[in-house]
Amino acid sequence: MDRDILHIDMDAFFAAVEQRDHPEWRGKPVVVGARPDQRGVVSTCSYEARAFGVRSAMPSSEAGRRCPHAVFVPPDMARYEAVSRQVFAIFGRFTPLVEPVSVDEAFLDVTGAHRLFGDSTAIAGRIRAAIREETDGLTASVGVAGNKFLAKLASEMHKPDGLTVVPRAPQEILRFLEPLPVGRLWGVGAVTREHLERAGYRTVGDIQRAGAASLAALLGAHTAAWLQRLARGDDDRDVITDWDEKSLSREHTFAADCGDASKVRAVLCALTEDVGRRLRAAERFARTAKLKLRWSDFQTLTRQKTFATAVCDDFTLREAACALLDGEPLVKPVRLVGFGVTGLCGSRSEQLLLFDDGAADLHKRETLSKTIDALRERFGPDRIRRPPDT
DNA sequence: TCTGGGGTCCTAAAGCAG
DNA sequence: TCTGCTGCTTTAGGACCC
Repeated sequence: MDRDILHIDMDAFFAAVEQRDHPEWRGKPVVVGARPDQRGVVSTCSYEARAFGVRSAMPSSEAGRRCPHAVFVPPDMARYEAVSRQVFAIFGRFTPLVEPVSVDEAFLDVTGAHRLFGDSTAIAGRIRAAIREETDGLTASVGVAGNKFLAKLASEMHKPDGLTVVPRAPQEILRFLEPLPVGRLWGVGAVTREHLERAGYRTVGDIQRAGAASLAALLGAHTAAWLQRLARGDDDRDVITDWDEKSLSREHTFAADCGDASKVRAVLCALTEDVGRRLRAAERFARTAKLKLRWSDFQTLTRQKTFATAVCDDFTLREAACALLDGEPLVKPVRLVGFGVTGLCGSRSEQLLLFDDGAADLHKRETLSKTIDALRERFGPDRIRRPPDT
């Protein structure tokens, strides 16, 4: 079934917001992310910075070497999210079928919007104009196509401030895809691309022509079939407007690798509390707790523990986190420590524990955690502190 | 010399139960 | 009682995305 999908992507979003709000930075290279003397990477950079070879996900130290005179700005997510809400409100005026991909990107299904707003190209034009007008000059690039994959490919083709329409005839779609490098297929990252290229598959056209069996031998039947469908421009994924988060996590990279177990533990406890607070704010419970450690040599390990019943209180989460940490001797200095929860559900299934002492105990812990949340909300996060090891 | 932080999804191995 | 087989769950790791 043919649908009409737009993929809308704000251009260099974080950097563009910074340049909008700081006129003195307009026309200059702006890098949003860690400072060049810090551990961290580039989140987004302006097109002026890209001219010097600066890219997203590049270590900030490298960005500093390539473009020493760039303005380095720490991300201000609250401000970007405010702008994002403005932009998404514009989307909502044209269709209720909006799938957020990230703070600066979305899919829109406009199949049912033509009678009111014209054809897909006209709708794309109206949305781009509204964004520019209502956000004080920010620009977006839009791809228009019959499915999500093609729309996303298209939005990247004429960045920034571009509008690309993918033809609908199957033969034209094949021709459109044929010359693109395999890395443009959704799900093909550095590792898979390397595999494919070593086997002689360099372009999407090579994947179109590949034998199903030889591709399956390389990638597994499931991935091979999926890639071959994408290579032909075939993608039946729906635009999904609401989906539940499946996990929550926080991590922290030490400015210098840390060999002090008590310091690692203290950071872990703070991360645990933050995850717990977000879990309760979302009115969710978690079945599984997960510890993440990255050593100074960048080797990473994870350890997890599944609870008998889903929980949301800081005490249980902290106990689990510390027990997992205690199970791992700190053989090397720690670069990063992280904590997360998975197996999220909307309510704890209490039947099992109804007549158990544990149920009353969990309730007490939850109530206390929620009380602390409320106090912190009212008096500030630093006014209520739990001493370590309680 | 470097390599963030927040996610999703997949796979493989191991343990367990029928 | 032993052994496969199958299917489910948990665990650990890794690829990928923005």
